[in-house]
Amino acid sequence: MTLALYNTMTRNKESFKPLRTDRVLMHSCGPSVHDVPHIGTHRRFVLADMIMRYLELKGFTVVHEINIIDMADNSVKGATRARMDVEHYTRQYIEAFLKDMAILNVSEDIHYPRASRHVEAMIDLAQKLVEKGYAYEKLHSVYFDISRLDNYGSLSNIDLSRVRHRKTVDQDDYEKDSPVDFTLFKRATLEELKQGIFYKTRWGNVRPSWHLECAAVAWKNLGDTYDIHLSGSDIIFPHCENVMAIGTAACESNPARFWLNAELVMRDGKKMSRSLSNTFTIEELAAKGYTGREIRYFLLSSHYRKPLNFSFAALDTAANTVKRLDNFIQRLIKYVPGPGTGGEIDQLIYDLKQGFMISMDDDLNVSGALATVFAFVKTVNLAISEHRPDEREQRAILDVMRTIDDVLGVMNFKEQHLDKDIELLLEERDRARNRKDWKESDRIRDELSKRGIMIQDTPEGTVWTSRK
RNA sequence: GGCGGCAUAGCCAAGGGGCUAAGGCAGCGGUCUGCAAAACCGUUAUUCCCCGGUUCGAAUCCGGGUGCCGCCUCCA
Repeated sequence: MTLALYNTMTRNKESFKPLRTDRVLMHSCGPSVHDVPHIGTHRRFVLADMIMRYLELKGFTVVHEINIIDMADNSVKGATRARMDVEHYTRQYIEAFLKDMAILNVSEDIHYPRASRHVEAMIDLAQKLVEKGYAYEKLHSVYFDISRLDNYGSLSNIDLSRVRHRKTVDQDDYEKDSPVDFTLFKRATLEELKQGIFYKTRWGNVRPSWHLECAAVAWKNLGDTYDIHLSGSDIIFPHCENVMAIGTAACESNPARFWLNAELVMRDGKKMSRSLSNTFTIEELAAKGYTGREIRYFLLSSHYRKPLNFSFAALDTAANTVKRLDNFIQRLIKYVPGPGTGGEIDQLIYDLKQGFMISMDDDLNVSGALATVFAFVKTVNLAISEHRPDEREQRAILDVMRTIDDVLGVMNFKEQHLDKDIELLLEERDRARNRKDWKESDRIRDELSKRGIMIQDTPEGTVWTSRK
């Protein structure tokens, strides 16, 4: 079974084959670090993580980097405003970002190269472009001459002669030959020179652009050509287009074979973004009681090429759905084996694996894959209610769920440990129930619920689940 | 104005020429339970934004509308 991915480049689903049969090189456009990150941008990182996990399930070794843009205008401006050096200023947001990634259960195998550590590669790349005539220096800034590149615009399908560039933001600050040319290195301002925020190059004292940073990080770490470039649909133009232009011009081939672009998180019909002040951070959602797994499920559970509407109702739905999976897993862990189903469970497991992979292979159709998972959960729940699976089957069910979760990353297989005081409450409640003191046992149940422990009394004793 | 995309139940969301239009959430009725919870069973779209066309057959293909979103600017 091969994975088909929608390639923005060709506007078609294509079957995915990496350059080297056993290894996938993957670059995801990372965050710029100048503020606390929000879930609008996290969607594509969670997606990036899921793609990596799915490729690993399919047997590939994946080298995956999410670059950190720690020297863009925002970071410099923010640092100046905060009267901090850029390094110091960005560090706090890098840490916040990495903390969010951990909360969202993003794989620890992902690399997070920082743009500021790749300045030499940027200079090398720009030098190559100048030598080849794709870039020019003007008044100590370096620009990419897009008229030199025949296929410029082919990723975003843009026709530059029809584009409105009257508002091109850097029109005032720059002296480009053509307003559509984009900046590779920008002459440092007086203020930046004073603060030492610049790099000495043959062209002058400069700072790199976002596009060059992204292109150089990927080029340095992954080489001239890599397999997947993942980004957001909102930055196909100009960012991805420009990254592609830099790579294509410098190395004479498209830097990425698959260009993937995740759709956005919306809030009340508008893109969730800082400029609209409609963002939510992980911390804010955590304060309202939502867990990383719940947020991850929300971000992951619908197709990545469709906009995702954020609402608390939608988050609650995600939370309830995760709870359903938790109940299933905890019930399985605590299940006391029965006589066996004579192959029925094995068949269900086979169907689940097949169904899951068929959906995921179709451009990561998570909704379809989840439908298969829930169909499985339902049938197995029934078998468990009837007390039929034996120990081997019980283990096999848990194993297949783990395999699924190696991709999804939203389940909890820990046999949860209890705090001592909660354990005591459970014992106390057992005693109360034994003497049929319902008032006391209900009081304890409420108390436990307040602490996030949900109780289910089964014929085999009390089963509990924790939300965390 | 240019380019790209979306519209399926109360909400979310798959499917994409003919099989009962997946699945999740919420609701309702039941089984179980001391009561709950969880789980299970049943139930909730004769119909897929509208109008035409192609076809034996359209939610699915084609044409035309309508509404919404993204990018071309900050955000990323």
